[in-house]
Amino acid sequence: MKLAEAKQQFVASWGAFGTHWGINRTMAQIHALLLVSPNPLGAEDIMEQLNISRGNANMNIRELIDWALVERVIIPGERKEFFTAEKDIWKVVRQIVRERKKRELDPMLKLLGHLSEVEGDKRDKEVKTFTDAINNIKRVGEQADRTLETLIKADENWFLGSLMKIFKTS
Amino acid sequence: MKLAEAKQQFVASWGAFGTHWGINRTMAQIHALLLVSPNPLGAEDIMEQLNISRGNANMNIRELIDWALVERVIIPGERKEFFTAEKDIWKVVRQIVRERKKRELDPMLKLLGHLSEVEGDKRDKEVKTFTDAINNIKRVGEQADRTLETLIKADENWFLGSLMKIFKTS
DNA sequence: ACAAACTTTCAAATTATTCTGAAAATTCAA
DNA sequence: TTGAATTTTCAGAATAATTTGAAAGTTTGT
Repeated sequence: MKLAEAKQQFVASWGAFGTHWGINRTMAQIHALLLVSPNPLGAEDIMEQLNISRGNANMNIRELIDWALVERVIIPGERKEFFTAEKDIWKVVRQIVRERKKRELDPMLKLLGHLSEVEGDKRDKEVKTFTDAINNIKRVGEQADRTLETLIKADENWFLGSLMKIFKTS
Repeated sequence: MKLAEAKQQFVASWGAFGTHWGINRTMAQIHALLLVSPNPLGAEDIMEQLNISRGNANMNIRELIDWALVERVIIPGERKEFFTAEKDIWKVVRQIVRERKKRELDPMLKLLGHLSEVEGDKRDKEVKTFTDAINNIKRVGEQADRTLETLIKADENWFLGSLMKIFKTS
């Protein structure tokens, strides 16, 4: 397979993959494109390679910067901005986990805390089922919270080395 | 907070939560509703409580059954079908992980295997950057694959007990 | 201060997804 | 076998998300 074709396919697949995870297709495609580009790209390059408008490119690049997956690069002597993606995939994963935890898991746990304080007789089956469900979800959520927190703080070697061994031997 | 209100809020939030994870709002709401319902519900109940059409209810219930998160229940003496959700949240998590791994991670790893065989001179910076990126993603993906596989097979006590200790002390 | 180069914004258009509701199909008791 | 109860299907409607492109805004060299 030729490089151009492989790149094409990777960008397309990464885009499709993203849509299953609540990430907009173009954003994922820009990220993919930057991941496999040795040099920083300008907005023009991105627009051209993905066939998207200036506004679309701008908006999604900013979103990627907001997620800290992409950063602006100033190239001396050039007027315009360039963009580059973090190439260390473990950093990328940790960054995504960190952001999604903050944006989604934390608020959810807060809500569950509220909901577990529903008033009512616990001998009422309706009430019991509700509080049981909420408390179970809360427990699992809190466990996920701790696990993800550890993952976020873990460095690559620790994760690839120790965790793997731990999982394998248990 | 009253039960009815709390239920309401839980169903709504679970629905919103789902949309961030590529799950359609109604499907997540039906799941939430069944999670907090002590008894199996009929299609009518679901339609009524969520204010949705028969077609919508039917489609999303079937999707939930397809994911093995909900199952049909036959109540003796009743003509129509009832539905109930798995209440053990760890089972639910494992089931979701199992399905998404099968539907998304496995195909992605297969594709990455293909793409890593791109032809070209490795001293070409373009080629090197591409294969490096693909191989890095592949490695991380394979690690995730192993970890998730272990999680799928793990029983609740093992996960809540050992893993937590392991993470805490490392 | 000027103006060319570049970036950002956002209303409107496009595209994708979800939902409805009525008709068709199926099931089942009698 | 019949027909009432129930489920399924799916074309079109409604809604939501994404994208465009041109105008407004900003930056920078002279």
